Amino acid sequence: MRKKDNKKTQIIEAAIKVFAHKGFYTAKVADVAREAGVADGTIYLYFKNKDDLLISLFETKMEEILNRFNTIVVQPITPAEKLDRFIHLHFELIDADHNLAEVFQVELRQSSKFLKDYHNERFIEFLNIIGQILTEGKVAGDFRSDINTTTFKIAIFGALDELARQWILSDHPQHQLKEYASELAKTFIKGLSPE
Amino acid sequence: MRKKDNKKTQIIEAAIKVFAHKGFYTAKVADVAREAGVADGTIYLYFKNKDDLLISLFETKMEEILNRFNTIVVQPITPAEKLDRFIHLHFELIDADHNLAEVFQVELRQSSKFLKDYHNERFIEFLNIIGQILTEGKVAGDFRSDINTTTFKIAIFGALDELARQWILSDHPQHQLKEYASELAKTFIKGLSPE
Amino acid sequence: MRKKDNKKTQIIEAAIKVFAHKGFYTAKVADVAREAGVADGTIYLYFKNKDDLLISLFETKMEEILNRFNTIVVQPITPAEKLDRFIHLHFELIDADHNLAEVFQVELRQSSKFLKDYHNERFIEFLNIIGQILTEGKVAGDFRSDINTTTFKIAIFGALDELARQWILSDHPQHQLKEYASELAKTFIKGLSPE
Amino acid sequence: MRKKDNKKTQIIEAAIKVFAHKGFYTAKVADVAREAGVADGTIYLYFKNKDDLLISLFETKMEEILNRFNTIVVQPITPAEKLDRFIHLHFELIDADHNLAEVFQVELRQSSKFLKDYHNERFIEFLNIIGQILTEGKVAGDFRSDINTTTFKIAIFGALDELARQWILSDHPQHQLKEYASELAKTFIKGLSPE
DNA sequence: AATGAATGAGATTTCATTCAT
DNA sequence: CATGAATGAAATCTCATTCAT
Repeated sequence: MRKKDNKKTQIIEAAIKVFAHKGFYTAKVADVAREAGVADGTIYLYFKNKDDLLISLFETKMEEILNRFNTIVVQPITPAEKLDRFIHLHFELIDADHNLAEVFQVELRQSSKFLKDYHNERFIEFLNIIGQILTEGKVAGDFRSDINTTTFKIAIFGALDELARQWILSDHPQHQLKEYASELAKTFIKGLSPE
Repeated sequence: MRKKDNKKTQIIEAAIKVFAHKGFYTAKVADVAREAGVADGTIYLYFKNKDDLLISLFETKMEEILNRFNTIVVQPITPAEKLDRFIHLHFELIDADHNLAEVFQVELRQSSKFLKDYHNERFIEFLNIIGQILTEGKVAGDFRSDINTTTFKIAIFGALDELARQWILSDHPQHQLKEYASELAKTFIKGLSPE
Repeated sequence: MRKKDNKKTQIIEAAIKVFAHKGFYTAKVADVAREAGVADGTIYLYFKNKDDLLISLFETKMEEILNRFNTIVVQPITPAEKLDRFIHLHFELIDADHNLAEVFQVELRQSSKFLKDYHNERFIEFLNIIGQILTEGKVAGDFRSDINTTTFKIAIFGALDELARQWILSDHPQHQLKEYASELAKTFIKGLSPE
Repeated sequence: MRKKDNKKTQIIEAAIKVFAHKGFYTAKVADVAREAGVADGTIYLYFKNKDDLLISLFETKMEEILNRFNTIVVQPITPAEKLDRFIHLHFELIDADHNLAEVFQVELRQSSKFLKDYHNERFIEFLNIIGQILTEGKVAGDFRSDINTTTFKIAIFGALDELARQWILSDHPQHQLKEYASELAKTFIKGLSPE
C-alpha cells in the first residue's frame, strides 16, 4: 500500500519536474519514466494516459495547496492581514518547493482549454479563496465596497502568477520573492482600501 | 509582392485563431492551412516550420501592439494618467480585435520556455513600456519612490493578462472589459500613490 | 482520381494477401504497407485504422463477389441447376483468384465477433443467395418442401468454405476444386431432392 | 497433485471461455487469469506461454472429444447409422457443453495457420473418424463408391461446424441443434447413397 | 507559386512475460 | 506454489514536412 503510493507519488513528482522543464507537449512519457526511475509501462499502471497524468498531478498538488491556503481564511485576523498572508504564503510555497511553483506554471490554465472534459475545479476554488477574503474585507470595511470581487480575485492571482513565472524564468535570486510579496500586498491593500 | 504579403498575413491571422483555440501543440499545421484557405504546403513557402510560424506571428503582431502602446508614453499627460490609459488601451485592443487578445494567450510565455533559441524581445519591450511609466511616475511623484519598477511592471501585466484570459474563456460579456480597466487602473494608481 | 483509386486498391490487395498469410492480428500494418509498396502512414490516408482496413477490404471484395453470384439467381434454369452453378462458381472464383478465397478465410466470420460495431451484412446477403435458390427449389419441387432453408444455406456454405480452406492450406492441386464442386453439388442436390 | 491438475483445468476452462468470446488475439492473458480466479503469473506455472495455452487447451479437449466420437465407429451399426449418430453426437456435445463448442470455434483452424510449428493432429484425427465412416460405407454399399472420402469428410465437418457457429452467434434456441442434426444427417445420407 | 498526396520518424500505449516477495 | 507489480519490446497511429506535378 505504502509502496504503491510511493511509486505513484514518485511518478507525479517526476512529471511535475519534467513537464515544468519541457512543457507538457514536448515532454515524452519516456522522459517522465526515466526521471521517476520506472519503466514506461509502469506509468500506465497508475494513470490512464498522459492527459490523466497531468490532471492527476494537478488534483493532487492543488489539494495540498488549497489546504495550506484555507488555513489563512479561518484565522482571527483582519481581511487585509489575510490578503497579506495569502500573498506571502503564495511566494513562500513557491520558494520552498519549486515543483509546486511549476504546477502553477505548466499548462495550468491552458490545460483547461485543451484537455477534453476537464474543468479545473481546484483552480476555481483557489481563486475563490481570494474572493472570500475580498468579500469579507468589503463587509469589514477594510476594502472599498464598490470593488468587484471577481475582478480583483483574478487580477491578484494574475499578478502573483506572473511574478512567480518571471522569477522562475530568471535566475530567481534569493529573498526576492519575499520582497515581491511585501510590495505587492502593501500596494493591493492600499489600492483596495476605502479612501 | 502585395499578393504575397496578403497570403502571409492570411496565414498569420489563421494561425492566431487556430493556435488560440487549440493551443500551439494540439493545433495541426493542416488546421491552420484550412483556416487560411491555403494548402498545407503553402505554409512552408512563407515559414520555415511550425515554430517559425509561431515566432513570426508573435513578432508581427507585437510590432503593431507596441506601436499602439508607445503612443501613450509620449503624450503630455501625467504618469498616473498614462497608466490609466495603458490599462484601458490594453482592454480596448482586446475588445476590438480578439485576435490581438489571442496573441497574448497563445503560448505567449510558454513559447519562450520551450522554443529553442527564441527570446521574446517584443514581450520584454512591452513590459518595459509599463516600467517606463512607473519610473516616470516615481520621478514625478505620482508613485511612491520605494516601489520596485520591475515588480510592478510584471504584476500589472499579470493582472491585465489574467483578466483578459478569463474574459476570453467566459462568454465575454459586452462592456465588462471597460469596467475591469477602470477598476484596475484606479486601484493600481491608488495603491502606488505616495502617502 | 484514378491514381487515388489505384493506391487504395493497391493497399486492399496487399492487405488481403498479408492478412491471409499471417492472419489479421499477427500481420503488422507495416507488412501491408511494404507489400503495397507505400509508406506506413499512407494507409491511414485511405483507412481510418487497421480494423477499418479489414472491413473495407470485406465490403469491397464482397461487393464484387455478390455481383457474380447474383447473376446466377436470375438465369432461366432450374433451382437444382442454380445450386450446381453456385457451387461451381464458388470454387471457380477461388481457383481464379486466390485472393478472393482468402477474403473468405481471413477472419471472415470471426471478424463479426471481434470487430466492434461491425455486422457483416454482405455475408448475410451471400448466405441469402443460397437461401433464395433453396426456397425457389422447394416451390419448384426440385427440393423437398420439409427442408429448413436456413439450415441448409448455412450447411452448404460451411461445406464449401471448409473445402476451400483445406484446399488452400494444402498444396492445392490443379483441377481438384472442380471435382469438389461436382461431387458436392451432385450430393447436395440428390440429398435435398424429394423422394 | 490433484490440486495442481485442478488449477490447470481451471485455467483451460477459463481460456476456452475467454478465447471463444473475445478471440485468441483480442483476449488478454489477464482476462483468462481473472476468469480462472488466479493471478496472471500463475498461468505461466502451467503453460509456457499464451500460444502454449491455446495448444494445450486444444489437445486436452480434443482428446475427450475424440474419445466420445470413437465409440461410435466401433458400434455394430451400419455406416449410415454411424454417420447419423456422429452428426447427432456433434450437436449434442455442443448443446451439453458450450465450452466444447467453443473449442471448435476458437481459432480452431486459424491456429494451425498462424501458430508456428503446430500441426493440429487432433483435428486431422477428428476428420478421419468421418473419413473412416465414409470408407466403411462405401465398402458396405451404404454410400456410393465413386465419392471421394476426403472431399466429404471435410464437407461434412464444414457443414456441422458452420451450423454450430451460427447457432452460437445467434441466441441459440433450445432444440434447434437436434433438428439441424436430423435434417443434415438425413440429407447427407440420402445424398451419398447409391442410386 | 501553389498544391496536397505521400512520407516516415517518433510518440503513445498495450500486454505477454518475469521475478522478488 | 502463488502472486501481481513491474517491465520493455513492439505495434499502431499521427502529423510536420517534402516534392512531383
